[in-house]
Amino acid sequence: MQPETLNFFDKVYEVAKQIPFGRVSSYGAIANYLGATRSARMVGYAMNGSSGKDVPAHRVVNKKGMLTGKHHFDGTNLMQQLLESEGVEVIENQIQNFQKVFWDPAKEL
DNA sequence: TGCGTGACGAGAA
DNA sequence: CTTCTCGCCACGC
Repeated sequence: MQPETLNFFDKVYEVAKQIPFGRVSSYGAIANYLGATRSARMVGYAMNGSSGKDVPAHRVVNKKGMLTGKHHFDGTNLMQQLLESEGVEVIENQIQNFQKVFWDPAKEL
């Protein structure tokens, strides 16, 4: 009954929620900010539970800027649609100008 | 109860 | 240079 483990997840959600509009972040960047540089996988896993929360998981992609997690969304291109809707150019699951829209919590936050 | 998996990332061969 | 393995730890079966 002590969801301390959720603490990590909660932090991930908290950071993800702070991602500005039209910007994206990476799992590793968030993990690094949380001090879990090698637990980037856990960040992605946390996104699994982001369903039903205010966490814009569609703004979180891997370090390469690829929409690797789009398969976990409702539709097939929902994630890409959301990003493009925010002004983020996405082609073939690859974010264009990724470095430009990349938001690093360790630097910006 | 125990083992394998997985929205990643970085180092090693 | 390319390709692969390891680490991290919660969740599913």
